Amino acid sequence: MTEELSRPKLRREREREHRCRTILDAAETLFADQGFLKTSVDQVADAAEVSVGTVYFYFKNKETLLAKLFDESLFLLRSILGQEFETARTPVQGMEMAGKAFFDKFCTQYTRKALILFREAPSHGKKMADRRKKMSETLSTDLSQAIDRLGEEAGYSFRSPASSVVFANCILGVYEKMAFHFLTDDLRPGSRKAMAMDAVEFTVGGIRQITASGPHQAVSEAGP
Amino acid sequence: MTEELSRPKLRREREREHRCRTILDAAETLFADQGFLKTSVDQVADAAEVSVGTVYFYFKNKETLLAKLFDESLFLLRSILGQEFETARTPVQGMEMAGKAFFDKFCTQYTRKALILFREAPSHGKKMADRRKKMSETLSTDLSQAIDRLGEEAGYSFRSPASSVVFANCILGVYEKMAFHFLTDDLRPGSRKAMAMDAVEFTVGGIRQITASGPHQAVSEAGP
Amino acid sequence: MTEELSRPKLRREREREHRCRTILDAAETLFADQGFLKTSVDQVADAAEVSVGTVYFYFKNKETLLAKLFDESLFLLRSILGQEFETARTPVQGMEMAGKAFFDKFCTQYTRKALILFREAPSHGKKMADRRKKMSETLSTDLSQAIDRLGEEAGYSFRSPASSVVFANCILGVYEKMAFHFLTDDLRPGSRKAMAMDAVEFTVGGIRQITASGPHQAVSEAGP
Amino acid sequence: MTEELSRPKLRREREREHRCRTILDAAETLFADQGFLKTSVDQVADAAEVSVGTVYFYFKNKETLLAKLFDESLFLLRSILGQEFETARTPVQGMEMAGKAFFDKFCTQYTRKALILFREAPSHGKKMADRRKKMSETLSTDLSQAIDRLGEEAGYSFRSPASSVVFANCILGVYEKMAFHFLTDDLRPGSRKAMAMDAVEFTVGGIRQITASGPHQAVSEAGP
DNA sequence: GATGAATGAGCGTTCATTCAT
DNA sequence: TATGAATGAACGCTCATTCAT
Repeated sequence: MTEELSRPKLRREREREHRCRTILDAAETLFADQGFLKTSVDQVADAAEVSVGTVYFYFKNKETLLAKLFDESLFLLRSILGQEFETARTPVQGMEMAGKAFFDKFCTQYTRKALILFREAPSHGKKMADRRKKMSETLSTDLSQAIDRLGEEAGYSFRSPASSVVFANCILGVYEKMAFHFLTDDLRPGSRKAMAMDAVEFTVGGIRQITASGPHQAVSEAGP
Repeated sequence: MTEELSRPKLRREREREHRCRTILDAAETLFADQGFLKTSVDQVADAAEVSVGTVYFYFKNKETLLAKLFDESLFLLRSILGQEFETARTPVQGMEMAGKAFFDKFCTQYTRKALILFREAPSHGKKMADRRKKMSETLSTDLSQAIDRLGEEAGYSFRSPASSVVFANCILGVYEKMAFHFLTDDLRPGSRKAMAMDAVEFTVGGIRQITASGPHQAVSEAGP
Repeated sequence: MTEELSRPKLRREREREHRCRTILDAAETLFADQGFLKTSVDQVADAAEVSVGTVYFYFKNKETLLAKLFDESLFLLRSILGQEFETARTPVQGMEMAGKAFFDKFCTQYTRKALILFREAPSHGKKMADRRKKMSETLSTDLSQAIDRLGEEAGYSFRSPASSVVFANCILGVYEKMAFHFLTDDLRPGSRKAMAMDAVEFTVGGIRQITASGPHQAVSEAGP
Repeated sequence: MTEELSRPKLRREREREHRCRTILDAAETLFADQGFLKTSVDQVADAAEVSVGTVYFYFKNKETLLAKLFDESLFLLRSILGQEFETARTPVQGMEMAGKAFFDKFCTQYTRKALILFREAPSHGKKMADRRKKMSETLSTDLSQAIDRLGEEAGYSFRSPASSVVFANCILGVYEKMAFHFLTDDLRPGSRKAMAMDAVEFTVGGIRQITASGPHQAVSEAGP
C-alpha cells in the first residue's frame, strides 16, 4: 500500500496549503504592523481575500493563528542561528556570529517575523503564554549547549548545572531587548550597526568573563 | 494667617487619598494577576468596593490608572537601586548590589509592582507605549552613568558615546527577562537564588570584560 | 456572458435589503415616537428582532441610521411636492397644491417620516446638523425657483437675488411650524383641515402680496 | 402684620437671588454655546463657581434650569415685541416694527436668549415640550390679537375663529426659521439685514393679502 | 469546502442626581 | 445652606465566533 495520494487529492492538498499560507501571510503583516490585539479576524480575512468563515475553517481561532506564526518565526530564527553555530570553529565565535546574524539577518530581513516574536505581549491568553515560554526554553536550550561546551573548553565549572541555562536566558534577554529597540526605535543605520555590535560584545563578554578562571584575565583565545 | 487647611478639609484630603489608594491597590492586584487587558474597570471598582463612577472620579480613564501604577513602580525601583549604588564603594560593587536588590527586594517584596513594570505589553495605547519608553530611558540613563564611571576608572573608551547606553539596555534586557522568569516560573527558592546570582554575575561580567579588553575592535576580528 | 447575479446571490441580496428595511422601519417608528436621543440602539435591535451586532453590520452607527431615514423622508417629500408643481398650471397654483399635499398627503399618510424630518433637533452631532442644513437648502432651492418664476410672471423684481431664497425659507418656516402642530397637537380633523388651508393661504398670500406691490421699499417707510 | 422681612432675612434673600442669577447666567452661556444636551451640570456649576449640590439646591434638575431660562427669554421677547406694538399706530405698523425689533434687537442684542428659545430641540423631556408649546401659545395669542384687530379694521372675517391663531403661528414659524438662519448661518451684516427685511415683508404681506377683500388691492394704509 | 450574515456578551465611559457632612 | 464625593444605570459600539446555506 503506497502512501501517495491520488492526483485530485494532491491538488486539493496543494490548494489547501496555499490558502493557509495566504491567510498566514496576511495575518503576519497585520500583526506586525498593528499588533495582534488591534487586528481583527475580519481584517485578516479581507487582506487574505477570503471570508471570515474560511479563516476559521483553517485555524481554530485567532490565537492559533498567532501561535502558528510564532512557531514559524521561531523555526526560522533557530535555523539562522544554528547555521552560524555550525559554521563557527569555536563556541565563542559561534555566539558572535549568531549574534550578528540575529540583528543583520533575522531582524533586518525578516522584520515582521521578528516583531511577532519579540513585540507581542506575553499575555494574549494562556496558549500564547505557554508558547512564549516554550520559545524561551527552546532557544535557551540551544544556547546553553553552546555555553556548556564553552565552559568545558575553558575548564570552568558552573555554580549549578542550571547556570548555563540561566546564562542562555540572560543572553536572550539582551537580544529580546535590543531587538525591540532595533525594530522600534527610529535609528540611523550607523547607530543600528553600532548597537548590534555592542550588544553582541556584551553577551560574549559576559560569558567569557564568567568562564575565565582568574579575575580579569584574558580567556584562552583572547590572550595577550 | 496660616495656610493650613481647616480640620474637616484635612480629613477630606486624607479620605480622598485613602480612596485613591484603595482603588490603585485593587487595580494593582488585578492587573498583576490577570493583566491589564483582561481586567475591566468594573472589576477594579468591585475589588475596591466602590462604584465605577468613583473610579472615574479619581482617574481619568483606565489607562491613567495603569500609568499611575507604572510610575509608582518605577519610582520604587529607582529608589531601591539608587540606594544600593549610593551605599556601594565602587561602580562594580554598586552594580552587583543593585542587581541583587532587584531580585531579592524588588521582585520578591513588590512582586505585583514588578509584574506591572515587566509584564504589561508595550502597546496598551500610545500613552503607555511612551511611558514604557520613558521607563527604559530613565533606567538606562541611571545605569549608563554607572557604566561611564566604571569605564573611566578602567581607563577604557567605548566604541561610541552611545555605547554605555547600549550596555545599560543590555543589562536591563537581562533583568527584564530574568524578572519575568523569576516572577512567572514555579521555582524552588534555591534555584531562584541561584538564578539571581548568575544573572548578576553575567551582567557585571559583561561590563567588566568589555572595559578590560583592548580598544573596541570587534571581538571576532581580534582573534589570533 | 450576462452580468446578472446567480440565483442564490440574488436571494441573498433580497434578504439583505429586507433586513435593512426591517431595521430602518423599526428605527423610524421608535425615533418618531420617542425621539432619536431617547431611543437606544438596543431598542431598535429589539424592535427589529435582530441583535445589536446586526444593526451595526448594516449601519455604521446610530447617526447613520437617522441620516438614512432623514434622506428617505426628504426624498419622499420632494417627490410629493414636485408632482404637485408639475401638475399645476401656474406657479401660484403649484404652491397651493403643494401646500395642500404637504399636509394632506405627507403629514397625514407619512406621519413618521414627517416627524423625523421636522421634529429632530438640529444638533445630534455634526453630520445631522449638516444634513438638516442641506434639507433646508434643497427644499428652499426647489421653492425659490417657483417663486422666481412667479416673480417674473408678475413682472416683479426682488430686493436682491437672494430674496426669493429668503421667501422660500419663510414658507418652509411656516410649513415646519404648522407641521409640528399638525403632528403634535391633539386636533379634530376639522380644525386640522382648516389649519392646513389657512397656512397654505398665508404662504401664497405672502408671496402674492410681495410680487404685487411696488418695488421693494420697506413697507413702513412707504406710508403716506 | 407687615410683610417686610427683617434685615438679615433681606440680605439672605438678596444673596439667594444673586446665587440664582449667577447659576442661570452660567447655564445660559453654556446652553447657548454648546447646546443643552452637551452641557453637563458640572460644567454649569464650575462656570458659576459653585458646587453641583448648590445648583441642585436652587434648581430641581437640569431641565428646570433650562425651563427657567426659557421663561426669561420668552418674557424678554414679549416685552420687546409688546413695546413695539404699543408704540405703533396701526396693527400693521405694529407687526412691521415688532418684526424688525425681533431681528435687530432680540436676535442681535440677546443672541444667547434667542438661541435658547429657538435652537433647543422640542424634545428634551416632557416638561420642555410643554414649555415650548406654551411659548408658542403665548406668542401666538399675543399675535393673534393684533391680527384680529387688523381683520376687524379691514372688515374681514376669517374662515374660522381659530384662523387668526393659525396665522399667528405661521408668522411665528417664519420668525423661528429665520431666527435660526440669522443666528446660525455665517452671514455678512448686509445679507442679515436684507434677510430680516424680506422676512418681515413676507409676514406682513401674508396677512395683508388675506385680509384684503378684493384681489391684489392695496390695503388702506399702504395705498398709492 | 467556502461564505458572510448573525450573534451577544462585554467593554470603557458619561452624567444626572443624591446625601452625609 | 453649601459642599463635592459617590452612585449606578445607561449608552454606543466592537469583535471573536458560529452556522445555515
